[in-house]
Amino acid sequence: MPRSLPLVDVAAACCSPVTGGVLAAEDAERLARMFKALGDPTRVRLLSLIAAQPEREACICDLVEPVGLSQPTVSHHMKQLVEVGIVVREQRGRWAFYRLVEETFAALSAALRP
Amino acid sequence: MPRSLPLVDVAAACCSPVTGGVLAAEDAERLARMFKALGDPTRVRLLSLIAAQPEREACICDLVEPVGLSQPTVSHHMKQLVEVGIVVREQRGRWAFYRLVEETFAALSAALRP
DNA sequence: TCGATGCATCGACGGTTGTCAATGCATCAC
DNA sequence: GTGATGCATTGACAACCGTCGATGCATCGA
Repeated sequence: MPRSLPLVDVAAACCSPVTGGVLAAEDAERLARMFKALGDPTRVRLLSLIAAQPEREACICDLVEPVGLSQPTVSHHMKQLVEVGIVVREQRGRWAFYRLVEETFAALSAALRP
Repeated sequence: MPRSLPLVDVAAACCSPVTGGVLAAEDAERLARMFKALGDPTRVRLLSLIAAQPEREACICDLVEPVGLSQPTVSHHMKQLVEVGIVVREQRGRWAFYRLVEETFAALSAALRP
């Protein structure tokens, strides 16, 4: 089974600052894909919920009730966050735990510095 | 005519950090709206084009050819960026000039700090 | 072994989005 | 005035997105 590697390797070539000159098409594409993942209120909320958890990680079961959506929908959102490297997924027994990727946040924060 | 005020007043109550605890629904909504505006490769590219301009401002006519899309489409994208306060529009004669709002970039950058 | 549990996937549906051509609206040059 | 220019708006259309119920797939406890 694939370890669900992020499609975007943030630690590597990510991300040229938006305000630092004309971005190549691929750079703009990569940045936009990550911002798009942050462009839904439910997903922003999910991230803040994970950050607020005792160990800064959460399983789906911790998230369904607070956001008030169905379990499949929450799974769907988490998958999108994993796919762009904002979050990592780790299976522990029956539970799937999600953790924020600090490097990604740092990279995106840097890309937006004026 | 409305001066096209940004729907989001960034300088004021914006933005609680995503990783700083559970966000209120409105805060998540506001952040998501701004990230969504950044969630399109064309718009990211437009911002970098403006930033690369001599005076760090650009009219539509400066942007249409570089992004390779129609003029109405570029206008459409710029409108979205204005609506969330990422960019301001200023009419000068026949031309509409767009400038990045540094405070917004700073606020979003801060909201993403790990 | 078997039921229960936690999660992902699938299929479907309405709403949103990105794009364009056509058109409208100011403003400028003459 | 009149034509040209720069931009916004409109209407249309395909593609995408968020959501749900139903279902499938592992894993755990008894």
